[in-house]
Amino acid sequence: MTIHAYRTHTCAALGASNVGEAIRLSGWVHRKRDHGGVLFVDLRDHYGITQIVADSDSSALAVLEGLRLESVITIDGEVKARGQGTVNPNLPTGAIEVFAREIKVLSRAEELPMPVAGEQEYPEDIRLRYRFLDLRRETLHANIVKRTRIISDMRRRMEGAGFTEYSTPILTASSPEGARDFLVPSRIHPGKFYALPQAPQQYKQLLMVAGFDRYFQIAPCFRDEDPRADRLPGEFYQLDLEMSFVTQEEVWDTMEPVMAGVFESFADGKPVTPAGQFRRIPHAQSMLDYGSDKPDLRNPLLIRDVSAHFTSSGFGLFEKIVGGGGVVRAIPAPGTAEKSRKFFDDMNEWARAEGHAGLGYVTRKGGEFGGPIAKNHGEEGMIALYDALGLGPNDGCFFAAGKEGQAAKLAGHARTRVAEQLDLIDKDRFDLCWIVDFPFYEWDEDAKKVEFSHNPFSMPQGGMEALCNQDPLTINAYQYDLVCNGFEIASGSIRNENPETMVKAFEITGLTQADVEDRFGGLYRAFQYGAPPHGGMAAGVDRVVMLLCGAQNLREITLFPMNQKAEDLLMGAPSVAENKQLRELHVRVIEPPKTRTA
RNA sequence: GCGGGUGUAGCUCAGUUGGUUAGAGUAUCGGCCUGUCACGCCGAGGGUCGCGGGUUCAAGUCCCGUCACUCGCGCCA
Repeated sequence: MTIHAYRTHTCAALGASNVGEAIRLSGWVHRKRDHGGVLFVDLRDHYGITQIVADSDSSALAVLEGLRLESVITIDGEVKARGQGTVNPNLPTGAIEVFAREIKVLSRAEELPMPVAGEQEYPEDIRLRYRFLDLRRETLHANIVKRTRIISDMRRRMEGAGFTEYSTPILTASSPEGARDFLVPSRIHPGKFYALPQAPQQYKQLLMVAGFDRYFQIAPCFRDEDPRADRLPGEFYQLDLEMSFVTQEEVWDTMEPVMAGVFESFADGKPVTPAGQFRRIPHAQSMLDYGSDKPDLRNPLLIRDVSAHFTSSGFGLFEKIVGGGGVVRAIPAPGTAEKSRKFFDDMNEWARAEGHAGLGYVTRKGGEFGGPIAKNHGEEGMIALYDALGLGPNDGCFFAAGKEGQAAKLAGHARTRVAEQLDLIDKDRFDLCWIVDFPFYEWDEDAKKVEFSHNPFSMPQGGMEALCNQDPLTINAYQYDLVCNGFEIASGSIRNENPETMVKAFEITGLTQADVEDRFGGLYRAFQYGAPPHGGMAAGVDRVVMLLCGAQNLREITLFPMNQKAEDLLMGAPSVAENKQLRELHVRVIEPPKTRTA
């Protein structure tokens, strides 16, 4: 009989039914408990943990005593039932242990820079430098497995919905709109560069023109922008999809079961908005009610415009703001009668620290109003205001005032913060909604001109007629985002596949037909030869995984992330190129000027 | 590019109002221990208090600069 060189079972496989068998296990020394004459080892592999025991009858005892944690060993031994009182109910294999007859050390571990067992926090740079150790740890290891399963589930559901996965190029052309590109110098064409795709946007539209009808891809995307906790530096993945001959409603109806299904499968029983019940909130409504285009619907607070209450008010500041075309937005703070003055003042301090002029407030306790706004606005006015807001005798209220855009944004942030402070958000839920009817254009204050507010390839609502006859800043697009718990998890649109409309849309931002042909030549040309109406969206895979893993940070769900300065501390990227490589690429490095001469 | 937070032993942290030789847990090394499962007990080694400068009789502690990590703003069609 031949026996496998390394193992007959995994470290999660053995149970009471195996008692008496001679087996072989391989894995890492997770923990060691040395009692002198008897020694226990928790042997770990990808699948689980099995307790190994050795005593003075075993040749393995001396070897194990001298072995550091995280060394890799093979154990030959025999499965034994654990005695009464020594069963470990916390371990799936806790009914048995393996008595070691022989041990083979496959790989000795040096002293560890960070322990693997346990879930303490460690400095980010050490975790990244020793990522192979970090990835052995339970939570991160499980997150990565979950990530892969989620992506696999997405593929299965997309194929089930009639989509086919196609790969698109990684070396492509720089896209003049959008984020900063990663460039790759061409050896064959001196002075020319490829760019890594920020998204397969133009390729997927070309696939529609080529008649493939329903495309999807788990697509790597590259953008050279500074990171955030929910935005990795450099590269990330999108569930990218596109459909021909569809209206936006069909995109939503198609994707709701996919997205709701993925969430339900991995939400560990937490409620998820069911497919068919995603609210479709117009962008303007969202800005008014939530002060954000990615509202957290778990937050029960609603913002209200109360400008009309301050057109003539004893509170001069608000009267002046409203008189000058500004707005006042109210953020309810229910049940705050017993909150200290510090609670309200701290909110104001916070708003100032965020760069706003401040956040006004009214307190109310047993029907009695308090605070400077209430005092100046007068009790009669306050009662009218509270009636309009539906607030009670023990509810406070915050006020964000100023130019509409700024006031809405501040109100949105305040809404989130108030709800957090008052613990009003149900954390064990996934609330999904569409934000629809995004404005097509916006006013660029720096450049003093009209700019695309999101995707220039989107179809403006009203088409050519709207572009010709309507104030551009009032035109909406067939453009939508999918939002979950305050995170934008997908964005999409019906595309503009008509060349004349496309040129007109760009003209309004100051570009000519020649510019369009020059910058988007491939796509523009494709639209001359029979292009189907089409649309789609792209979901941020990393963000979805982060939400489903309950992680606060994308590094917790990514195998080999870069740090905040876009460096890979394990592989040492980016690195200096050799002169020979640079010569071949016709590239010369210019050292940045020294910033300081001390 | 800008702003906030953090930085003390390999790791997690404590260190009072500026005052003696900077401590604990864990890890490492040595010793003891036959039923643990975060095993336990005894002992030892281990420190450029991120780095540089300044104030002071005296700095881990106060000030300035700088670096690393991080969160946010700008940026992200």
